[in-house]
Amino acid sequence: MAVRMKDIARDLGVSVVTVSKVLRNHSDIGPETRERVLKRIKELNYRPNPAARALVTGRTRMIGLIVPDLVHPFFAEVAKGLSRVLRKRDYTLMISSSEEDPALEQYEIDQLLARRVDILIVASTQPTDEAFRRIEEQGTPYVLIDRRFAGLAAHFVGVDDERVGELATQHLIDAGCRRIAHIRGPEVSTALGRLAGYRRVLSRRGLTMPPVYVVSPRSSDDAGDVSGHAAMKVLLELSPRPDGVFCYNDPAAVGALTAILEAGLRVPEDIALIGCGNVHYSGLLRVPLSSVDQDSAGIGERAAKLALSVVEAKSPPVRSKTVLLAPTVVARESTRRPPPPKTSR
Amino acid sequence: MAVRMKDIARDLGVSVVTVSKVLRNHSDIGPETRERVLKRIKELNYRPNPAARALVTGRTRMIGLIVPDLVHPFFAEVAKGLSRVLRKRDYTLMISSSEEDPALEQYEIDQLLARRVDILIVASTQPTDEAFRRIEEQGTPYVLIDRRFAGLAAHFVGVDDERVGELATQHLIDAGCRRIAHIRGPEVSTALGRLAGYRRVLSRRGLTMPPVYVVSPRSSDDAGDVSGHAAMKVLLELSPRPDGVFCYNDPAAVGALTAILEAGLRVPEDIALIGCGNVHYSGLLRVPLSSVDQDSAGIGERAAKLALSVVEAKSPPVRSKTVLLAPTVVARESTRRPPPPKTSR
DNA sequence: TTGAAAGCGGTACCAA
DNA sequence: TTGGTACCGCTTTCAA
Repeated sequence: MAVRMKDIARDLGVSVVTVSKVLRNHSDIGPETRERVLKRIKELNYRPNPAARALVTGRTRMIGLIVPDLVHPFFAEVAKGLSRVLRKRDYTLMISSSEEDPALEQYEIDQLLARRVDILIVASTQPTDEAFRRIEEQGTPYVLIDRRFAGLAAHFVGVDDERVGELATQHLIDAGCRRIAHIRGPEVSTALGRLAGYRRVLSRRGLTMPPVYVVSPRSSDDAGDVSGHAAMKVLLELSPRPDGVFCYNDPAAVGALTAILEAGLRVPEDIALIGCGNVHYSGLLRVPLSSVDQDSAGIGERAAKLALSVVEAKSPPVRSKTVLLAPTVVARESTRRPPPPKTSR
Repeated sequence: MAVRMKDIARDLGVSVVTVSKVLRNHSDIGPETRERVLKRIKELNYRPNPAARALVTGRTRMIGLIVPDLVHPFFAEVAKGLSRVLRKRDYTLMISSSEEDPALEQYEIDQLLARRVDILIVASTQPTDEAFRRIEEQGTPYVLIDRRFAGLAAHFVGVDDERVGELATQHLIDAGCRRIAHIRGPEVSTALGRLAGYRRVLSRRGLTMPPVYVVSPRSSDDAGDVSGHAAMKVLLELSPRPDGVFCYNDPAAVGALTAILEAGLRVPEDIALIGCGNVHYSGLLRVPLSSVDQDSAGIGERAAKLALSVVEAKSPPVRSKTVLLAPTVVARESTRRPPPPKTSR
């Protein structure tokens, strides 16, 4: 049914080898032969069979991407940035979602490896780096994005999470907050980095917060909104109550926002709030949410470029490369507070 | 590097044919041979090379999906529903986004065809059905989702859009609205169906609205929020002003909401608002938005099943099949109005 | 029940 | 500059 090189070759009275060379513009083909071949290829709308090509070259020109949740705008943006770059270079992106489930992530990794992707790009939800050590043994290169593992020397593209924590905390201080709490995330690099940034700014400013001002999520099944809500309720019981809360991510901040409003308090007057991720809806909420932007599309683009450089390197494997993007604060209503009283008492 | 059938065969002193048959559990293999082969496959973690398989069978077990925008939660949910079904059947989904751009959609269609997907699933942004006629000539089957084309007999999975329009309009009437406007979408089946539903309910109820109560979007570049905002500003100038607005989709409703609040009016007291799509953030907005749910995950699942039935049919092509899912209203704050005064004047 | 041989549609290598 | 030949890893057909 489909047109093959053989057909083109027969029509033109040349060999398939010649057609093949034209297709990959090998230098050693006469200009007029090349023209004839190209003309016929266009006429028949010929497209080389990728399976045949992959079989002999050992490369599929497919790149696998695994994200925890495609519905989360952050990862959808990352995917978009990736596609944009890969499209130009004629690679195909195979997108999978792990639904925040490590077992499913492992399954999807195996699927993509079975499909023989040239490289894997993963925003992992794994608790350990074991899966990646296995991938290494197997020989397929990979790039981690967003989250990484301490002690695993792997290619990584993400944001500087400590800086995220610093920016958010500093922003709350600038907004006049003095009792700053943190709703932290699970035991993964992103959450740990943000927590470290939070602590660093406080100590640099000589501020001391009670340890209970850092609240851990109960479970990590949800994207963050449920645990954010629960964590905020804990904070609301404290005395003195915090007047500023830095949330691990935007969904958690949305949950926290709901809890505050339910308690009859106001944002930002009673409690200011800042999240992380600057997801698409941050500006549309009941109180538009300040957030630390992580340049999701940028992460995708940089990951794509790194992946391509690894795949197309002819020399032995490139040394592990780390790309850290700089986060920025996007200030909205939820931290728009009147300047603090000059000399209160 | 990778393990091949040949290796298994050599290790066990059988032929590759035998291994191949075991792999696809052909009946004509002795039980003990089968065991030995399976054991060795597991030991070596052997995975058949899909390229080699595709080359000889002519089928890739890959299914292409093209959506207008992955960041739009509606399509992300559709993709999720699709994956869930396909995963079980050992098909791989290749997801592409057209970024709402017909030219890019055409490009992605060509890419996926060049990759030899077994079938294509498309939520199209094309103005005409021309691209699909071309696909038909080329021989690859396809399924349309969400949007379809009048006069094109193709497989389709979507929601009953007239019913969507009816439900939304009826809901506004039930909320006590009497001057009901519609911010409509572009000239595609979804928007046209919803408009038709709006009109049908009004005429069935004997209500007549001024023609200016139906506002068209200026451009269709954006997801709907910008045009929704602009359209609402037009409606706000009218006299009498509408007291209920049915928006083509949720982003448009979000834009409309913003415009109303900016004008110093209240939702739902002054103007009630309902959207379509029930996207993930509908409940989190400044005024939680009522919306007509379209069961996005259900669309994905049904599309997957339909696609599989087409791909795995041995008999001649199945007749075009249409699956219409029933929409439902999700009522939130934006239409929570006090009952209308019994006998006003 | 098992396997030898012939491809599937390309690419790599080397000779003409 | 061009092309013959030998594969890539698997499935299909048919004979043993």
